Amino acid sequence: MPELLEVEYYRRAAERAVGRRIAGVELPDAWFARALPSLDGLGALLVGDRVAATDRHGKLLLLECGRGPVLGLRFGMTGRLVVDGHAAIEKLEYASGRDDPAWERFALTFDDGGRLVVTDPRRLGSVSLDPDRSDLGPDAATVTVTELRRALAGTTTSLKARLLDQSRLAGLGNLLVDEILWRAGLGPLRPAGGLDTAEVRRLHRHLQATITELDGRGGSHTGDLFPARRPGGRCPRCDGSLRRDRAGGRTTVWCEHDQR
DNA sequence: CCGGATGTTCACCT
DNA sequence: GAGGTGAACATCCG
Repeated sequence: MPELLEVEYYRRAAERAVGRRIAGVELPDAWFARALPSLDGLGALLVGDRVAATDRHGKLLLLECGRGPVLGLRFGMTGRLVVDGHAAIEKLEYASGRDDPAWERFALTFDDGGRLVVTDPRRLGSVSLDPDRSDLGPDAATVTVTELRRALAGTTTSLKARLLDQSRLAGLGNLLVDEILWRAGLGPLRPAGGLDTAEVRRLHRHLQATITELDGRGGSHTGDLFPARRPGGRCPRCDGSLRRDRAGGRTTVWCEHDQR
């Protein structure tokens, strides 16, 4: 489920772990550890250490430990974070098996008996150690208009594909991009480098406002366009029929009348 | 039964 | 090199 907003909710939940001592590491699924150089030593590195701080860069959640190692958590499409039995987000898509222990892919146990658990039915997420952040663009929640202009400049690839490119701008996923472009009135198939200065400013303004507003509402799926994301859906603004295209490899819903 | 799904990575084309 | 496409990962949902 996560885009930047959901991972930010996870980060806030992970704040509960700050200051607590790690008593054990559970990594029952070797596939989930594919971003780790090796499983050996992970426990020795972390057990006895304390979680010192949390951070987030795009969709990457970071747990900084006192002795220096930084745990990187990626959640793919269906990863969730549960701390001490409390899910950071209660409403989710796989409700039937939400507590299925078989979906637990990674856990830290604390010496007070609590646990920080990543569950992920589809196993598209991963755990890494000291993740390389140099391949991530500026975080979308704090990107400046200058940085945004730079992220879009000099390419003929579509606006949609460029905004999804985590190496150019980190944090936006399929739902947020469609919502932001719809609000900004910009066509997703336009060349990213073709926006003029006023359009980039407009995009930046709607990007910021959308992130702030949907953060308050409860996540990426609370956008105004979201209910219309189905075949036959109509534009909430003009009631025109919405288009469905592939852009950036993802289903893209947009209004040809309002987005130019 | 089939296609699609809030993501990432890689092989393979053009 | 840039950009696009499709597959893979695994499970649930309509």
